Amino acid sequence: MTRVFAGSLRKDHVGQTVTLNGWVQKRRDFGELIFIDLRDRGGICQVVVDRERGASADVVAAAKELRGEFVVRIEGEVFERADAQKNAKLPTGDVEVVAKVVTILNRADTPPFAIEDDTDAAEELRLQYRYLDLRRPSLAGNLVLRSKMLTATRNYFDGLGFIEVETPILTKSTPEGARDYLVPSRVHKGEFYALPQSPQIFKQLCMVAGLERYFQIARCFRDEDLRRDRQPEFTQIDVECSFIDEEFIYALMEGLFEKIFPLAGIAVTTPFPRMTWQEAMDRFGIDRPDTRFGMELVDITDAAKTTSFEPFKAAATVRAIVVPGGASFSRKRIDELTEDAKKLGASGLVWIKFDAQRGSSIKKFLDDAAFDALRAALHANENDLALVVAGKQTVVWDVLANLRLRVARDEKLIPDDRWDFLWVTDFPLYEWDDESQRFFARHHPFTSPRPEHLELLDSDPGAVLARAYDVVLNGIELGGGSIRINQPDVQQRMFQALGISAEDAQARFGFLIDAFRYGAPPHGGIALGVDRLAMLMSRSESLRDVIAFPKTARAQDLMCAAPSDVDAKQLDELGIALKR
RNA sequence: GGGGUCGUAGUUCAGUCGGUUAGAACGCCGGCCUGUCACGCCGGAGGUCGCGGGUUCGAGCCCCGUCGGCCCCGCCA
Repeated sequence: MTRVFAGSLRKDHVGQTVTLNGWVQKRRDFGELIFIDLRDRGGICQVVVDRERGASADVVAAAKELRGEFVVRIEGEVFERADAQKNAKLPTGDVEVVAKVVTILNRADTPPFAIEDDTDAAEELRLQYRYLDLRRPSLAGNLVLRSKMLTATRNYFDGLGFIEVETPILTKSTPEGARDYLVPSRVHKGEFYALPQSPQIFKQLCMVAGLERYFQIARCFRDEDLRRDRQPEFTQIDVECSFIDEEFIYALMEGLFEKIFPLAGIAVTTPFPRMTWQEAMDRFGIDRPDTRFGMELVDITDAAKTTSFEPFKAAATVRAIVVPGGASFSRKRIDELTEDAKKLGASGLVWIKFDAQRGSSIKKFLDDAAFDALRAALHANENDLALVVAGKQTVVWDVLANLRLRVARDEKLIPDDRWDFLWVTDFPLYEWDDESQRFFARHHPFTSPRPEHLELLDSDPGAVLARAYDVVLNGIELGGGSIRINQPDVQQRMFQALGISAEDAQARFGFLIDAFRYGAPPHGGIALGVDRLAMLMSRSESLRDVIAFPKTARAQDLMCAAPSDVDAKQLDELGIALKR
């Protein structure tokens, strides 16, 4: 069965009799000559209904009835157009189908917005009528690319002897990490399943089970607020292997990216550069640096002490970014950046212009010597602008990383034809949380510390490095993973350091600790964000453009109006009473 | 939880200082038209100014609240 798609018609098809099925994009009516732009999944092709080229009165009458989005079958012959009639804007523009039969398969109301690639309809409306939005070739194309990517992924892992295993969607709440989506149990009133934040524990148990090489295209759920690159339910390429080390994972993933990115016409060069977490923070202030442009952070703590500006002298660290040619920034623009810096937690933003005026927000604290010292430390050129933040290291990193990105975007310093992959390695195992005055697992509590740091686990947890890694593309985290703990005693010490008591650990994942007592192989893995991959590969602005039925920033599905109220009877069966 | 921004015809928008009957383009409906592809021409219909309250002689416009879209911070092991 060969299906001819309208968008695929070319000169090669001239002379063929074809049947096209699709939707009416546009009708141009000249009386007894009518042009129909027919759209299907493959694109758009012009159909001619012409009394002078064999169309019966009935066929013309049928064509006259057509309106936008009517579903129609056209039977006819492919002709090459006369030169003057060719349309260079359409891939199918050299040909047209002269219709012999026009069958209206279904009628359609006028759609609420124009179904065309450069639609300017509000996203709210497009989400409400998602099935119409998906008719737009650009959006449909994103789904096609996503599908091809997943097929290539399955073939890749299958070829390497990986087994695709489905893990439960109804599972158990995890102690740390994101907020869980909960599902009430009817059989066990008052108890709840949780939707998986990731199949983490299950894939480790697959390793204990001896599957050795596991992968899954896994749906994950996290009840946190959304961003343009974050949806509450999302898909991961989830991988776990036994008897391997970090290098195996790096090579495995680089091989996968070499397979899938070319599907979007993007060349991938391997191996990817690597950077330790410490270097990423020092140079970029963030653990997922966008290395497509410069403006790296500069540590000027020492030079800053040559000024008479007290906050510089008192600060734990003073760092800056240098904006090339930024001395021309207006006062208003710098004020806006200062506002941003304050919103991000900085006590202030100091600016210094390296031009003839030597303007600065701390001019009166800068004698010539201090000015020169700062300029030397910053490696600033004439007409550059330095944006300086002083204070606690984590805040300084965070603020400057944000400003760097914002200025780069505004100044259009980011090349859009670069694909900078990067492995970030040597993450700290723990992260100190000021609010609760305790350590958290930066990755997750099953991540192995580096063996040589085992002894620090109890004495100096903050100094312990993890066998964890992230893969970053253009400043977006594509995924991350680690080599796991596979020894019960190490896992217990890990929980202890996190302030999880032995009883607590046993109650929450005793089954994992138990499993490790029966011969757990050394293992590790990684998980990649499918939606983010598809977003980057399709050069989309938002995750919503690569998810068939996405949710809004407030986690609603506007099309089916979820979430929604449920019947009192349903709640009653679950033993649930609502607080009002 | 916090900040920003937007909400007017089916759609995208304009709407001056608070003042007559809220406009434009596209779309839609009817008619004419044989080479259009942003078809053209003629005619027509179409409004809970997101919602609720307030100020005022008078509110699309001002104030308060609220709902919704988008972006950011917090959050996202």
